[in-house]
Amino acid sequence: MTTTTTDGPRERILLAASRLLRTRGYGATSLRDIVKAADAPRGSLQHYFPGGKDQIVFEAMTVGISQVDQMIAEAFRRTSGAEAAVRWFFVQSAEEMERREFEAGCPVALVALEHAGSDDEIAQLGRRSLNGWIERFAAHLREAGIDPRAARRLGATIVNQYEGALILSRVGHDVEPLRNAGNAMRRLVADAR
Amino acid sequence: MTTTTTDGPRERILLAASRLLRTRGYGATSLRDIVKAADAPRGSLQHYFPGGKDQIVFEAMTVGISQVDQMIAEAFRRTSGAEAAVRWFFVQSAEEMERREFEAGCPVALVALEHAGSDDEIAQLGRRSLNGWIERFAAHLREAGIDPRAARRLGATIVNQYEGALILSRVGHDVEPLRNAGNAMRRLVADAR
DNA sequence: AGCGGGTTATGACAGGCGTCATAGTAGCAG
DNA sequence: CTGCTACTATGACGCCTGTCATAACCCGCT
Repeated sequence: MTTTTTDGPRERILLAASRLLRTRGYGATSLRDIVKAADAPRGSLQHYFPGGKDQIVFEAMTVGISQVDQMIAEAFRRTSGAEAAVRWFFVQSAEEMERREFEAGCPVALVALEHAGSDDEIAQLGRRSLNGWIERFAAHLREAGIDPRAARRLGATIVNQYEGALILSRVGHDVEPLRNAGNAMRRLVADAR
Repeated sequence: MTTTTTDGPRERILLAASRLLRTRGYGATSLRDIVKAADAPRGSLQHYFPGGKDQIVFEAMTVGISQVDQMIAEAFRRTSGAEAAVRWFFVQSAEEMERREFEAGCPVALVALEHAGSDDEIAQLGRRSLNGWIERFAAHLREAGIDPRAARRLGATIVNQYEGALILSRVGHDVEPLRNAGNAMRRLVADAR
């Protein structure tokens, strides 16, 4: 009866890895850093992740990706109207960015960029997740009565803006880019309807 | 009488470094990789760049930054009307992305992201350049008769979109995000006037 | 009590990193 | 030819990386 969804070293490792990968990227995050940040024994690495670093990175990215998935879903659940939902998404990101003292960031951007030249599972996961977010936004926008083709384009624009605003906010230590992005995208959605 | 603006090993090293840093980032780009890509002698490193890796990275970023600066200026020089200029900027980026077989990318994003936690000269250069691009767009938009506050916001939105679209295009090996971004930003500028 | 499997501890390995010390070469000035 | 300066060559340094082999531990089971 041990589902182990919360406590164990394995989960702590994945959480720490996700956090470090967001902020430092693949190359700059060492396994020794991860176990130190997770306060986990080094020996656990080869036990829980026999696939080595790539397995850890893959699973850690998966964790972060689903967090964004949930945030998109929550945005459209909590608010009424697509415009409000889109804006809520960016405002929420801004608040999380502040809460984590500008150490947040997209769970895939850095790692996916470093692997953009390859075709391994990590690169594919990055591609899939970005397209997944676009489609998620597009689906909600269609549901809000926006023309399907326009919804797809809007979703892509929103994800573009999200990724860019995360960069600018993090580099500039200022949430203004994220807030500004939220307002701009809200207006764009309003004009599309 | 040796201004040496074109040929020498120093210039080749900076060009190669700029290219590698765009695509692989700071941590994943080694000095040995750079001299190999530049077809330059390893001994030249400590001669031309006694400041070590950070000096090379700083100067290479500077090269890339001014390239973007020039592209912004060219966009508003070649076209008539702010909308056309903004769209031309993204189209041009898309074409360059294709030309370089998706190995292009923002000359600062990756490196600046890796240094976002620090406050060294590299991090500051990244911040300055991003804000510089925003201001450049904003200035041209003001000149086109757009309200100053709106121009600033628009400039920030455009740079956000640029950074995000570069990521999506590179990761997805597809210029569609850049082209879509150009259309979206063109429309945004049109509506602001 | 003793066994056994899920965990952890620890150290070694081969290789890459940035940096540096040192020696060597080329080519021009005197 | 001698010097001098600009440039290049090369190897070593200490450190860090991911991976692996090996041994030890803990704890419930029979």
